[in-house]
Amino acid sequence: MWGTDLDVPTIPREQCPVSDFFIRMGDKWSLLTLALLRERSYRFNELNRAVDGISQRVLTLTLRGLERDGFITRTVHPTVPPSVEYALTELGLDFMDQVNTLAMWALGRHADLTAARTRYDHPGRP
Amino acid sequence: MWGTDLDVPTIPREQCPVSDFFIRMGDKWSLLTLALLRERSYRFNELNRAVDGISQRVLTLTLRGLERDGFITRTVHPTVPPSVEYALTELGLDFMDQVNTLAMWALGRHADLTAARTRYDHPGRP
DNA sequence: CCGGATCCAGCGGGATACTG
DNA sequence: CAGTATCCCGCTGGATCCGG
Repeated sequence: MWGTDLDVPTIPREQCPVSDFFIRMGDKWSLLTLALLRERSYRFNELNRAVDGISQRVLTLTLRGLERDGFITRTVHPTVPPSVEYALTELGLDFMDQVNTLAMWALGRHADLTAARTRYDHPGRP
Repeated sequence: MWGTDLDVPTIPREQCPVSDFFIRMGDKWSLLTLALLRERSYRFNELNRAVDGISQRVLTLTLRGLERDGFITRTVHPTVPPSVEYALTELGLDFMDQVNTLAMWALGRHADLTAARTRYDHPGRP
């Protein structure tokens, strides 16, 4: 990454064309939110309840970021009281497919990681 | 994710079998370090110079984490002065293959993201 | 109902100095 | 050379109150 394929990092990270996606991968709330929106569209407070443990402020920030990067759309319905609907875009869906592929791989490799971790934490042991 | 496939998050994140890998994906220094180690093994100060901008402390922490999770090996050569060699494991290599696959996809989608971002930052514009 | 504004605590991470 | 130890600061994220 950082260039085309296996390039050594030469570009500042902000200019790296793929880092935006990697940052999303590592972001806890983004993935949780997108996972929900993959099934159906949600309203704000719906998400606030469904995404367990998230604060109102952080949910707002997360949604803004996702909208800005084109992962989701934000539709305001001019009703009283107001209703805002969040939905996945095609890019967001494509992204989640990547996440899923990765998750499948990670699931198969999970045992190796925990084994290594146990070995590291308890040196000299069966 | 969070379960098998598209499950809604029910498990605490610490117990999610795949989150460890996703966190790595999002970690700046881990990816940079692993990218270097993919080509060849490195010594500590070599990495400290090659991974531009990283501090000694954070490099140490990063390497410890990667070693603990079985991505890299740490070999101490009992010479004077001491020499420590870091190298990629099979798991680490496999992981980097995933990273690469993802990077290829991200490269193709980069234009969509920046386009969305421009649209968001400059509303009402060609 | 959907947020924006504010205040505050925790900690990740940088800089520096010191050892085996 | 390869770290560990210490200090310190900025930013993230939680809680709360307020407004459209």
